[in-house]
Amino acid sequence: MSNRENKITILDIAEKAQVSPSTVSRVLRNSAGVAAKKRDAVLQAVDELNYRPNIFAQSLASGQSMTIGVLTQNFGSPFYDGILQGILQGLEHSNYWPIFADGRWQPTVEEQSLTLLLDRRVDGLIIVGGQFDEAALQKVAAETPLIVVGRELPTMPDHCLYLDNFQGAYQATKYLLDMGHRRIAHITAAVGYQKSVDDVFRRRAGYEQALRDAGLEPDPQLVVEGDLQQQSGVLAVEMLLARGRSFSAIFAANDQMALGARLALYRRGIRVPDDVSLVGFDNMPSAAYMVPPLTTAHQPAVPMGEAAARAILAMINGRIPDLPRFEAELVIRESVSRQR
Amino acid sequence: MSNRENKITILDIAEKAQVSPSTVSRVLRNSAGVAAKKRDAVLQAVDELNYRPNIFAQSLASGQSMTIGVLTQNFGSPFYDGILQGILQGLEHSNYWPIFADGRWQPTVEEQSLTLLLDRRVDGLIIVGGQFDEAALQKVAAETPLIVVGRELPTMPDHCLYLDNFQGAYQATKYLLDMGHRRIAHITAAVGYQKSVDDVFRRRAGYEQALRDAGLEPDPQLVVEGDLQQQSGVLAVEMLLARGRSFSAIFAANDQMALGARLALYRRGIRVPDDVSLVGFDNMPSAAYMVPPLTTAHQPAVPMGEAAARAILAMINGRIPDLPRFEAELVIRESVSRQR
DNA sequence: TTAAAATTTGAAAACGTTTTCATATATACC
DNA sequence: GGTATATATGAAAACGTTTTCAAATTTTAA
Repeated sequence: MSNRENKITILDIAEKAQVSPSTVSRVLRNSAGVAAKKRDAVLQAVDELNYRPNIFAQSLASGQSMTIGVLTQNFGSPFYDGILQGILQGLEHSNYWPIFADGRWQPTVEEQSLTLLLDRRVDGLIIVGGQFDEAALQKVAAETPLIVVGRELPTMPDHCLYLDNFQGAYQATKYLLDMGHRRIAHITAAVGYQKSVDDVFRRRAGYEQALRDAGLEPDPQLVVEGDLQQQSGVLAVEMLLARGRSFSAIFAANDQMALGARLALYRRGIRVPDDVSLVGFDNMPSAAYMVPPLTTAHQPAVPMGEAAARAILAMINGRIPDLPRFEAELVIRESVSRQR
Repeated sequence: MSNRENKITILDIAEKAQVSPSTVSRVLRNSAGVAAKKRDAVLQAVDELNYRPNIFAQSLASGQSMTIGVLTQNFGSPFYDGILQGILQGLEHSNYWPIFADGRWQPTVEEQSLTLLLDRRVDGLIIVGGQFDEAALQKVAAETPLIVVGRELPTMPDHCLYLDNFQGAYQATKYLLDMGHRRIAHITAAVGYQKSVDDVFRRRAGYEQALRDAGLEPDPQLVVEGDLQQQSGVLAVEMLLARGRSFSAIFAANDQMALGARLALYRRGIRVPDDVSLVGFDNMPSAAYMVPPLTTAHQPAVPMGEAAARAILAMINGRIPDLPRFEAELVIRESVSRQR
């Protein structure tokens, strides 16, 4: 089929450059001193014959795959997308290549994807979110350099890269309070039965703390659970309305649910921000183009992805990774009005 | 670092099962008949020792990488995302693994990504969109099984998988006409200097043909160029307004620009759909949650990705790929009003 | 100069599979 | 039952690198 039969190997280079294969390998990987003259001859031969090393032979012999496994939960979501893009960028000039797998929020799929990645002998692993318990992750970390993005794991702080969700939510809620809102609803999320989406959990905590710090007792009737998807934002607002408790603002745990909420409000003829104010979390690309443009806690997904890539590279090279703590930054647009 | 030193090889299996390595290989790949007794012994040994074959040794020996290269242009865009997800699904039970690269709409990056993919000795290649000229693609196709998604290449019809963009745009425009609109603006796109985004080009053609079929002459003053991103939709509407030509509807070549257009109209206090109707193309996930929900030509990205995966698998196995022609389907929501 | 140390180099042994080839065994046919 | 054919099997040769080891050469130090 594929007629890549013109395969030229390291032997061809060796012959053409009048040196041994070992020497060719040495100049190519820069692994030992080689006389300038020979080095040049090799380089020239490589160039002339357009030689490209066989990656499988390399990996087999060296024991390194030169790949980084990336396990995510949801290819299509705007936030994960940003992370992936950041990883791609961070790996760009590194000889390492990412290979992706999607866990789809399903523990079985997730586990399967992990073993598939491990079978591919990845040199490092970046796990974005997910539902593995800490023990499982520790076992993985013992075998392979590992970075977990978007989770805060108490027992493995030197493997985690995450954003301060509490602070972001606190800030968002505080902003609503400062704008005069007192009855602030919250759309949170619970996936499955475990509270595995702990970032969302922290956002809720930040929301509640901000209320308390303002002397308000959080009203459970004002928080409702979605599943992070748009549609659940619609349902959440319906639920809120059905409960009959009044509210002048909604803080959604992510932009996608905020989007759904906004639609539900539109359908009911409730104006945003005139009647109800709306704040999201993530700052997904389309948030700036919502009607009205959404005020939301910006999560620097791309930089986080880049940092993850840098960190895993550091670990592979035996260095200690730099794991900055990221902060959410509230970007104020037009979905919040001042409450008199 | 990684203490995967517990490496058990095919030799260990052979020893434990009292057969030769060759036999182990044969039962594992099912490449030849093996006595039932030995087969069972091998399988049991594999199970007990939890053996996982070394993928690099396999690839080196067999000459197959068991990977499919996927070259896309824009990781984050909703449409590309759908395609990727479809590919992932289509490959799921196939033993093949996709490896992704992003061309970022930059010809040099694109080219570089391609050679990187080829260096990885992919068994097949799926190129989604992109700007390679046909000659270059033909050269690639001569070396490696190739499927091009989202482009219609006259000289290589048996490698292309695309949607009838003309038809989709025609239908969208016709719908606006049927709703009584006569002055219909269009937001198109031109990337770079070549009209390489030929799907967008065809959409424009469909738009113009629908107008002509309705006895209307397309007005160049009513079409404006963007770059497929949201922001350009904003700018496009500004431009349209500045030109002073009246219009009662806008057909945008993709949803992202429609989103931008919608924001620009909002800013100007122009109501959708009361004052101006809006139609998009793609049916990206958030289109249904726009305010108002967007009427748009649905592009079945996920099924297209799946079809691409199936097709490349067929080609790899020497079969003739099934390359269905996809049709866009107009999904009617609430962004179009009847013009009296 | 000469001995010791450092640097270059090539031969050959990994790395862990698949696959070819030849042999041994089982099955079919007359 | 004997030959011809098909089927199972193992030994050994790929696959294309990297890396170890030892030898050869050069440099350094005295």
